[in-house]
Order: sequence, then structure tokens, then C-alpha cells
Amino acid sequence: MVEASSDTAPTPSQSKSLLKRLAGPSSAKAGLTNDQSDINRIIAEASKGSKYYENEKKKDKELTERIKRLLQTQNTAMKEADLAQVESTVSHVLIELESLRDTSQIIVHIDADAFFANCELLYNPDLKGKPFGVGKGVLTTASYEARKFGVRSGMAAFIAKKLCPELILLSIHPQRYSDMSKKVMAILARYDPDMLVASCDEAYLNITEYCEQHNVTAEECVSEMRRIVQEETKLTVSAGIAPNRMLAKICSDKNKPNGQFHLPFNSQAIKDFMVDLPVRKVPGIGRVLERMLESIGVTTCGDIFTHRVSIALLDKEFGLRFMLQTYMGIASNVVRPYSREERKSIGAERTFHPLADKDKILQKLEEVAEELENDMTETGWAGRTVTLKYKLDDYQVFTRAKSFERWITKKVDLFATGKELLLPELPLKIRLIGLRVTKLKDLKLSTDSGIKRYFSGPTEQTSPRKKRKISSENNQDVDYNWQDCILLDGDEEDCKTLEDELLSLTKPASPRASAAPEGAVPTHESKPVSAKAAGKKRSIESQISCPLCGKELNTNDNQKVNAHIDFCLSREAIQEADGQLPDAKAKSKSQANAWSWFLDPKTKPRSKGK
DNA sequence: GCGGATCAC
DNA sequence: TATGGTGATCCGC
Repeated sequence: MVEASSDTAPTPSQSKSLLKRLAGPSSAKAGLTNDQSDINRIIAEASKGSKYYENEKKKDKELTERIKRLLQTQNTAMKEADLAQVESTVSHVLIELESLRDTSQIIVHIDADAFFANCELLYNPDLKGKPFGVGKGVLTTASYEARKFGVRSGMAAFIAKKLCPELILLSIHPQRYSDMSKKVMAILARYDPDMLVASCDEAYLNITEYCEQHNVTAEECVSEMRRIVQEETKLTVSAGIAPNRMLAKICSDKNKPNGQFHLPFNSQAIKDFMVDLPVRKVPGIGRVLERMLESIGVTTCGDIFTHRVSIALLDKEFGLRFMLQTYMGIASNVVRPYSREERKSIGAERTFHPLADKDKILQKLEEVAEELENDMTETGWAGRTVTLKYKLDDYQVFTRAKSFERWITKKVDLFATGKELLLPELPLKIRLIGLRVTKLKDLKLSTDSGIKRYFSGPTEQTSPRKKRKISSENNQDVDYNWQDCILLDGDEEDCKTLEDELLSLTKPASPRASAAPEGAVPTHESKPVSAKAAGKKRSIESQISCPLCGKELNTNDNQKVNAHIDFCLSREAIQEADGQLPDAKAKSKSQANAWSWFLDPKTKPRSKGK
């Protein structure tokens, strides 16, 4: 049934997710204000009837249908699968993951507070205490005063004005932010010359060595770091201290703004931390995955364990391994500078007032092609595949691509290819045109860049000439990737389906330590051996004890570990059947309890009403 | 290799 | 009065 033009009174069930969707991605990730639903209502009110709104409604509906199919899949799978077997497999994976846990490195995530807004404050101190936003059509940042009204980054300016009529709107000054970013990063680099600059306002550091050498605790080190940043730049930053990047990032949000949070480095504390954490806080879990997880009863990371069988059965949709890692708070602890080789694409795109005229559209395309050529020339890239992107009047997005044998660098080629891809699609009413080049070749490779990079250090971004554009509060550079960090063997294959999980258990456990510079395995061992790394103890616990009988197991011999665990599992099952175990309920239940000493921190998943 | 979708910032 | 830009990844085909 199609709901009759819900413009007046949307169906409650569907409008809930739609209202949230309209509020934008950042409203959910950041801390909520008192009455988010009121704010969401105002936003929806202001959006109503627009093409943007209609498109969001359509996407929301499609997601609802997708979830419906998902639940059907789950239903049939639950009937047909051997649930005990699935659960056992999950248990194996959990054991294996626990054995890979590495808490030997102190990772810090630094996140500047309302970066663009606070930069503007330096240039215009009168704004202090006032609600303001940075950006023209769409806000890149909102001051903390503005946030109290529900104003968020990514929000359309006219909507923000509705939420906060007093709101002051500033235009963006990329140069200012770039300069400040460099200052901040230069300070941070004193604590880890190999730090990862994740964006213009975020960085990851490994301060293990610094703390050892200067005989300070992590907390002291980070306090000092933050104090010096504030002294030297007048900007405040927040920090998270944890044994891996995912946790550090989540922690940096905990005491924002101008605060830090230190997560204890033991397995149990980490699991206690994760159990009540909303899945949406986890990097990589966005609005869609959040809703899909919610549909199977998972809203916190603790719920992942409760619903692990469902997640395993829906591995394709959720990624079992990623979910289990998340539940356990396991992720990569590798921190190293961004390198040019890692770049995969370069592109440019522009939004404009919707155009239907062919020549005017082509003119936009040409402008984009020119921009892209300039960027490619300055940064030294060529590529073999050109992808055209266009967004229609109604916000639908399409891409069309073409590959070549030769290297593309010039505007004429970019334009001609874009034109060739676009013309067959016309006539259309278009509001955005973009071009992107992939299959890159590094034109700066065998030049002097190697030496330059050696001397310039991690804060030096790309071209020394012209700064790269900063299009929003956040910027270029890669980051995330927690997933492929803990894979058992990184070679090509996914290692994601259940079958693969089972297979992987029989493969050698050693994660191909020093081999293969392909980079796909950023576990701690793959870090290039530097003077720094050499001093560190790589204390991956190669010993764990069996959760059932307590026997010490050597995790380097996976086959033996599995044989032993299988043995204990079956023994447990037999005892249970004989009623020898005190808590002999359903087999699955008992098995869960058997692992609970390290898996199930609080047996009650969702009871805590904080 | 291509196109759609999702995600981060 | 009318919702951004850059880059990455994954899936299905």
C-alpha cells in the first residue's frame, strides 16, 4: 500500500526513520541534544515538499523494503541452518580473535574541537559565545552554541536558520584551516614522527615509545600534548587513548570538547566499554547498517554477541568477522603516515542550479575537466579509467565509466570521455557533474619525491605549491579499514563467509609476518621495522588457555587449538546431556555461558537503562 | 571492468 | 529562497 501523500501526516513507523534520516548523518553520531525529536520535526517541516525531501523519502522506503527482505532471509535461514553448528563456528572465531588481541601499543586519536568554527573564532573573537556556522549553502561546522539548537555540520543553511534564527553564517576560509592544521600537526608529530594524519583535524599517534623514553604515563603525555597545542595555537583538541585505532577514535569523542578519555588496556575493561556502546558510534557503521542491525535487535555492541547467530547467518549483509571484532573491541593498532602509493583515485565535481540545456551542461563538464586536469598536474597523477558522475534534478545519482590502454592526464581527454559518456544519457535535468580518474599512475615516482618525503615528514601533505582544497571540515586522506586488519591471511580472498571462517581455522595462524609488502595486512607485525619498532616488544600473546578446561594452548598451532576446543565442546555437550552441569539448559545457552569468562561481560545485553 | 550503495570526514 | 566535495570500499554482475 502506498501511503497517500504523507505530506500532512506521515505514517508514524516510517516517519521515525525518515525524520532521523533528514536530520543528517552527523546528528546521530554526535551527542544528542535534549529533544532531538522536536528538532527532527522542525527539520522535516522545513524540508517537506522539496525534491531533496522526496528523494530521502524514497531512499528510506527502499531501505525499509531491503530490511523486510533481510528479515525474510533471516527467518528461513534460522529454520534451515544447524544453529548449534553456527554458534560453534562463531565461538571459534571469537577465540581466534581473542588470541589476536594486542594491547601492547598505546594509540591516541586526536580530534580538534569544532575545528573550522574555532579557527574562525581566532580571526573574529567577537563571535565567542555566539551561535554560528561555517559554510554557505551547507554548513561544514557549527559552533558549540549553535549545536545546542540542533545545528549540525552537513546541514542546509536555511534549515539551520529555522532551528536557530540568531545563527551567524560565515564563509569558509580554507587557507586559514590549512595553516592551523599544519601547526597542530607539527606539534603532534613531536610525540610520534610516524603519526597518521587522518584529515585536517584528526590524527592517530602511537605514543608507546615516547612514553617509555620520557618515563611518563599515557595520560600525562596526552595532557601535555593537548596543553601545548592550546598554548601554541589557541585551539583545543580532544583525545582518546586506547590499544587500537577504533577504540581510540571512539574514546576521543567521550570527553569532547577539550577533554581526553583513557580506556584501560585489559581485555575485560575493553569489553565492558563496548557492551553498552551504541553500534552507530563505531566507525564503519553508518545510518543504513544501523537500521539493518536494529531490525534484528542489535543497537549496542553488546547486542552483537546476543544476536551472533543471526549475524552469522546474515554474514553477507553484516560481515560476521567485522561485527565480532567490534563487539570485542579489536581493531588495527598500526599507525603510519599516509603514503602516495595508497591513493586510488582523484576527481572533481560541482553542484549548480539544475540545467537541462545540453550546451550549458557540457560547459559545466568542461569546467570540471579543467579543474581535474589542474589538480592531476599539480599532484602528479595519471590514470587509465575515467568515471563520469551526474546527479539529476531529483537527486538520483548515476555513474558511467570508460577505461583506456593509455594514461589520461589532459583536460581534452577528460572532457571528451565525459562527453562521450554523458551524451547518450541526455536529455536530462542535471544538478551536479563530476569526473574521477582511477587506475592511477604516480608521475612523481622515480623523481626526487622520495628524498623530499624523507625530509618533509608526515605533516607535509601533497603538493608544496598550492594547498589542496579543503572542501569541508574534513578532508582528504585515507583512514579507516579496521576490517582487513585482523584477517588471518590477507591474500585476496574475503575470509568472510562462514565456510571461509571454518576453512581459515585450519590454515596456519601466523599472519604472514614480515612478508608481502602489499600492505593489505596492517596487523602490528606488518609495520615496517624502524628504529622505533625495533625497540618494541611484539607481545602478541601466543598462549591462551582453553575456556572450558583451562589448559594452556599454543595459538601458533591452530589445528591443535581447534582439535582441543572441539574435544572440550563435545565433552561439554555430553556432560550437559547427562545433566552433570549445574546450569544445563539448552545447549546453545550453556555453550554461551561456557565462553562467558571472556566473551560475555554482562550476561544481560540490553538491560542497562542509562 | 562497471555501476550502485554506503561510509567517513 | 530549495541540501557539498573528495576519496574509499564492497557487492553483484
